[in-house]
Amino acid sequence: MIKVLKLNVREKEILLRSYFLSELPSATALKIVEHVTVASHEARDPIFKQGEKADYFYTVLTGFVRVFRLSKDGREADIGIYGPGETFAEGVMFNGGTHRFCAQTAESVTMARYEVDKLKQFASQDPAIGIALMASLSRNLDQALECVADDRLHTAPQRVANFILQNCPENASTARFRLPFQKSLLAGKLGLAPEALSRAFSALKSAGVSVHGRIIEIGDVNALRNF
Amino acid sequence: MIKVLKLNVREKEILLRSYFLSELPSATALKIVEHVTVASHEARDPIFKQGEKADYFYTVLTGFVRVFRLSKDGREADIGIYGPGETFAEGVMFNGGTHRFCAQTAESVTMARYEVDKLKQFASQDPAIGIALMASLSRNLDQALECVADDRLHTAPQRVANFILQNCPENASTARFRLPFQKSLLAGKLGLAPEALSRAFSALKSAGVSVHGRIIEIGDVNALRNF
DNA sequence: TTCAGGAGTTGATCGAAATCAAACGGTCTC
DNA sequence: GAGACCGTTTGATTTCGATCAACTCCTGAA
Repeated sequence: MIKVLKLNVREKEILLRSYFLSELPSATALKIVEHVTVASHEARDPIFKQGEKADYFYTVLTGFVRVFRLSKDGREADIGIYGPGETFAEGVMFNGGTHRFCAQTAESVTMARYEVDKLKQFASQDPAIGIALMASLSRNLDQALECVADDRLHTAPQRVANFILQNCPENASTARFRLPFQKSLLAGKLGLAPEALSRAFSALKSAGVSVHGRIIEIGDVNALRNF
Repeated sequence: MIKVLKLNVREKEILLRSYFLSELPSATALKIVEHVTVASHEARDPIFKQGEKADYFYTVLTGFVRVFRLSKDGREADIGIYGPGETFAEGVMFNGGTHRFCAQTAESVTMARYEVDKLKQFASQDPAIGIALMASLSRNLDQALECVADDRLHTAPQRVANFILQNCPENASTARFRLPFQKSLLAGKLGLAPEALSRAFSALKSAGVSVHGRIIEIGDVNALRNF
């Protein structure tokens, strides 16, 4: 891991547009940014482990981070993949200062780190900061609940269809996009083994989905909605 | 549904001890309590439906509330069961004012209702209120993530064992407690069909768990931990 | 007491996805 | 260009839990 003290211009841009800071008046956001540190990680670096003391929470600037639970017998279950602009582990501000999950980078990643103690102080002085943090927490909570519901209601091909639809423009009848990360990572995010993801993609061929490497093409978006 | 305008003394007590309000200095908590309305519901009453406009969020005073996603084809997936002192649907303060899930009472229930607009106002004036709300959101987020991980890592008997262990005192070698709600509700909470819950309980007999109606007896808590 | 209805259990079958194993197709290196 | 390696795909098998159906048990009402 390489730590960088100062944000470059590009990183600052991304950070100010992130879900958390974009909720704040720019003066406030700029003040917080001054207290941020940047961390760069190689691919597959551990960021933190469950049980560790938690001094920071994070906003991803570039790359993707995988957050997962490690079970006693060494198996891993993903509970979230976070990309540019997304904040993770804000929960540690209130749960006793211990990480409940593990996090590692997928590809090489840069992140902004917020010091928990500092942000608690800021939040206790300016209500807007607490509200922005709540918006971020709320977003992550909704996603987690959505995930539980999706897991429990839908089969593998349906979950993959849902994921694809989230990446299609709202009112398009046909679409095409590139997966932002490896298929094996997507499999984990959807709670599937890589083999199951592969088979789910084949099953979606009949609904007009074709896959070439990371490129996904959807022939009929509406057909996919009713899959 | 019967609405009551004023909290009785007992209800006020429970409310002040709830996860949300207990985080606040009592003067602040009392101020908020003045703006709360109380709602009483019969068993199996709908509280709100997904897609509806969200004017309130809730803290349970007595009874249990089931929050679930309703799928297109009419199946339901529970995403949380909330009991006395627990707050649900705070997410609507930040997600555009629409309920993303359905809620209904399990047994007869009384709840305190917070008006979203009023609480936003309060939170924008007093940082402590935002922080207390964050603590509640954070708690619910942790539970949701825990649920995803549990679903993905553990079999039905293991999930039931985990649930039982959460209801055992930390340092006991033997324990006994009463389920606070119907087994069918527990099944939903754990993402199981009622039949699967029943079979899971039988499977746990070999680990020293015996079940008589709603009474659960655990012969060897440590054995259960390693199940 | 009897009957009805709901909750829970038990049994049999089926289906979805995990797992294990092998093959495939890229890319990078030497 | 040959080989090695990694991510992905395909095939065969197994396992877990859903589903459907029948039955038990308990409670409450007539």
